[in-house]
Amino acid sequence: MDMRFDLAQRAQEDAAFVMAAVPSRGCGGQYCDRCEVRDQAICADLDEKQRGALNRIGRRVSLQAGQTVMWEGDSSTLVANVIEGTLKLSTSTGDGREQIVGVVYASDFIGRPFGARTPHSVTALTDARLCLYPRGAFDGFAREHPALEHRLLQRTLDDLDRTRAWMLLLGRKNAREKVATLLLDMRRRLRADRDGVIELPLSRQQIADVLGLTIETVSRQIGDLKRMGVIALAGRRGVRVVDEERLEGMAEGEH
Amino acid sequence: MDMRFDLAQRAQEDAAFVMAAVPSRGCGGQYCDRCEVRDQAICADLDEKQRGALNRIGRRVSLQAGQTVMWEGDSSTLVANVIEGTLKLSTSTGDGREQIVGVVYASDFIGRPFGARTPHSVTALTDARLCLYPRGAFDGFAREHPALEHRLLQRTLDDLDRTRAWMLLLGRKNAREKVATLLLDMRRRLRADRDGVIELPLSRQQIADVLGLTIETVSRQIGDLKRMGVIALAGRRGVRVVDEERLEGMAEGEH
DNA sequence: CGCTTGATTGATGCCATTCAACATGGGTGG
DNA sequence: CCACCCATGTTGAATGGCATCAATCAAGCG
Repeated sequence: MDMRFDLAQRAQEDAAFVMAAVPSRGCGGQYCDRCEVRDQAICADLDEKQRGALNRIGRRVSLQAGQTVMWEGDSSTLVANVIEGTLKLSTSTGDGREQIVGVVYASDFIGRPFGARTPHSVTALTDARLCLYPRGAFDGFAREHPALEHRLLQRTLDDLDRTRAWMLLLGRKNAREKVATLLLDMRRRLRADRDGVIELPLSRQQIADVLGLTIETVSRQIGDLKRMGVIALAGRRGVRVVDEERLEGMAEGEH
Repeated sequence: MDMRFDLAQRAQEDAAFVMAAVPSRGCGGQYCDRCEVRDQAICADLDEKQRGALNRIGRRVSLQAGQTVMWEGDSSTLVANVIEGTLKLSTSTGDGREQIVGVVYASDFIGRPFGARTPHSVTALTDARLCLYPRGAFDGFAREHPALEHRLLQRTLDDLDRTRAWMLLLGRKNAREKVATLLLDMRRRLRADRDGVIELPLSRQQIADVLGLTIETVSRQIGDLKRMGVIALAGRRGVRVVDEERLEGMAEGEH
């Protein structure tokens, strides 16, 4: 309980920091032109003039790993594009059990437009940079720009598909299948280095929170996969998939 | 295995039936005016003329309980509004374990616009009526009518919120909490009769498929809740919530 | 070096599953 | 109307997978 309080305390300070770090004036206009994610983010289909207008209501902020940007249940006051970094979306039961309901990467959109409450917390897993918009201004802009709303719709539909696919994992897969599925998913989304090693953006506890398992079970499953020669480990976060085919079999239940 | 094949067989026939049942010409124009869900469905914000145009590309079809309209993984060729009835959205693992990823009611929207594949199957739980649109025509109409896209976006955002909340249940709640949560959810969405009894649209097996449990566990939990006097049963599908407060406590983990 | 944090490993117990038998009740045909 | 049937649901006993509790290990850091 004390620990929970400390976390909440620290997080409040984080949120205050985020607000304080907000510069008083937009991305500064020049940012969009050299934005790393401008062709993937929801603003991609806007023309130069429209992007300039959106620019004026947006602000860049930096986050440190561990900082929380939005809190489950709070009134929804901010939305943002992720410029760089990885963040988690999470919800908790009253007694503190946590479930990670999504992991977002660069060019993804976060926050809840067109709604009163933020349905889940958003926390940076790595250092991150956001292009932040106040809700009122963003909602208004979106309603006036169907191209933006359309991209937002596409993105939301994709998110929904992926989320529903994850429900199958949570409801019906066992620990072995869950871990194998996650590793394959990460392999698809993250770029491997020249040795074929991918750097997991998640700690063991966070993997457990994504999969609906405990940290010990995750650790055992990963250990088993290593012993079987299906994967190889490189430090705490590094993983190399040695036998992709077998790993795929395991993700589907062939043990 | 034989049974699974039979089901698949029957379902193919169902799909054929759905297509065959499609009349050659729209809802007939007059349908929208007296549509039961026109104020709740995504067409609500269209004016009369626009609704007429949408009408021309839509077709009413009736479904019998058990019929499947769309198949997981098939190319997405249809979308629809639910006029009446309850349907389930489901996915399965290769070896036949099923997870219900959503339950939809009258005025809800089904199908996958703006995407190649249908990510989950859609099956009628009760007899149902749909207002069915071919994908190409619907996508085109939506893109030309931001008001429609906006409502679709709102709906999709709501779906995503609800789906993510359900992930917490699947990943972190135990059987008691799962069943209690579902009963409360049903109580909220379904209208009770004058005795306070709600008719569940789901069989025990389907409840199990929603909650990621087995049918036996569901049966035991419901039995326990009855013995504790928290709920009362009326036939196989009827449930009356006797002690709502206690049931809410159980949904959150206070046993 | 001691301390902290994150990960692994081990021992034990519990809850949900599994396998099985049995009950119920809605529908049908004699 | 009743006997029968089959699908659906309930109950029981045994198993096992994952959680829990706890100790140990490894790595980073002041």
